[in-house]
Amino acid sequence: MNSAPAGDKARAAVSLRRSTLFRSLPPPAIARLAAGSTALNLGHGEQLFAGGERCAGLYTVTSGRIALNVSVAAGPGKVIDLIGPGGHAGLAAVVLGANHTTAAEALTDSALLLTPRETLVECGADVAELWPQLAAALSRQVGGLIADVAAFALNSGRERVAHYLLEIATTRGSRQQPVTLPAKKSIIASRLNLTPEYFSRMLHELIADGTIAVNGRHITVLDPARLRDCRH
Amino acid sequence: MNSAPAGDKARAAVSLRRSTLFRSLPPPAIARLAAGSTALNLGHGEQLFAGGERCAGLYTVTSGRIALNVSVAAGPGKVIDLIGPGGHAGLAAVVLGANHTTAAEALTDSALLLTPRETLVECGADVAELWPQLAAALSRQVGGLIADVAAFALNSGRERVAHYLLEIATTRGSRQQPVTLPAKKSIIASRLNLTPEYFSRMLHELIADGTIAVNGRHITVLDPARLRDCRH
DNA sequence: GGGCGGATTTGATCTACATCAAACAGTCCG
DNA sequence: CGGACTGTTTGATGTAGATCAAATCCGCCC
Repeated sequence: MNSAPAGDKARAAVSLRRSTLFRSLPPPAIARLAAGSTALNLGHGEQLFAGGERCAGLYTVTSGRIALNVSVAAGPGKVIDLIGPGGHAGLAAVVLGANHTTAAEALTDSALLLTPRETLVECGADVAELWPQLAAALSRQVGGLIADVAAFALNSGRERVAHYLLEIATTRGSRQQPVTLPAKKSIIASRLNLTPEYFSRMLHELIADGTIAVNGRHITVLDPARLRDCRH
Repeated sequence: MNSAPAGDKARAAVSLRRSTLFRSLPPPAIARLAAGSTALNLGHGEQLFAGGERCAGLYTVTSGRIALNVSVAAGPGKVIDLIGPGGHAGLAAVVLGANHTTAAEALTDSALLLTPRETLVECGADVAELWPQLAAALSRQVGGLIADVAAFALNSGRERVAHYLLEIATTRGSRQQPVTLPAKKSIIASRLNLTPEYFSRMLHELIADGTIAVNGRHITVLDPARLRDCRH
């Protein structure tokens, strides 16, 4: 079925070892998960799964970028999260053995690993650390979602933009170097619960302030302090 | 330390068996968790834990009602969820061994069980079903939060009110009987990301429609169909 | 029952953000 | 090099829902 299965599995193991979920598992467990996983590639704009669709397993992003959306009948939908290398999609659905509640689409050409529920369950029966890791990842997701709910309810659009820029500036880029937005601005806007137009305006207010500089998707944070205590 | 420990533990076991998380665990596992848990009571308005506080363990609500809030510095905060008997608080924090990200306060006199992390971990090492159940509960929480985020972003205030009423009418009350709001209206309003004033207006629009009838906290759904396809 | 304090309602007004529409880049491709 | 897109910006205008303030209701305690 595969011309170089051994090499594929080795590459899969590397991807899994680099992922946030499986990082700390013992190598044999990783090898076992890798053995049960299959690699797949998505082109820019292709859909990984749709909302309501049966969950095939856990997706681990090797490279590229995936957007998780919720789309209500007839409407533009809203971006829940952006997932890069090392991240995962469909965890809650695999754990429950339920259908996906969100849709996922590739924002760039992407490489993923699909680990079926069965493989996870079998491995979880033998490897004591697996379930706690799954639970920890879900707990982190809960924390992130609560932070989002709080931000959407309690902070203004400008605050959300400022906080987001600060976040990507600290996690990605080092000192004062320009950081790159992980997707086009309209996607980021949706992620922050803003229209593209309003997001653009907020960005330009911050430029006028001298707080940031923008060049396409590249953003330089000039005054982190001001960005931090950006109220209303 | 306790005048009737055996009876207390038996009562604790009953509470745990009735909780959504532990429902399906084998009786010995429940007994073990009960043995490691302590009961506590909160009066109306008392705080269970504050945001940022060290997590003492998992709280299981035996009776009463608990509100989970996020409060940003100097502001009214926002209600994330309302937890009734059989529900839990602090799950994500226990799993991560991290501090609470939300605050919890009793809306009525309440009885809870506190199960320390240690007890859960020990029990999880022996009882194969425990970790999967924890993960399942977290996954359900993720699903709920995603639904909330989607609703806040995509639905109007009126839609959120209609959907919420429909939800409590189907889970609680039977046929056409009045259902009771689980907390005072200003709390429900916050849960739905609305001001009390606007929530009141939406309710009265639905009354004017003949869709519902309201008597204090008691609400009768007169026309479920209209409530269901309540757009803008 | 009668008053007291918190909860809800009602009304008037304001504003953050959305919407619509048009101008303006980039970038890809022939 | 010149369209033809797709994505971003800018401007003008609209509105859902917030805010502030006052009236009213309701449960509770004396």
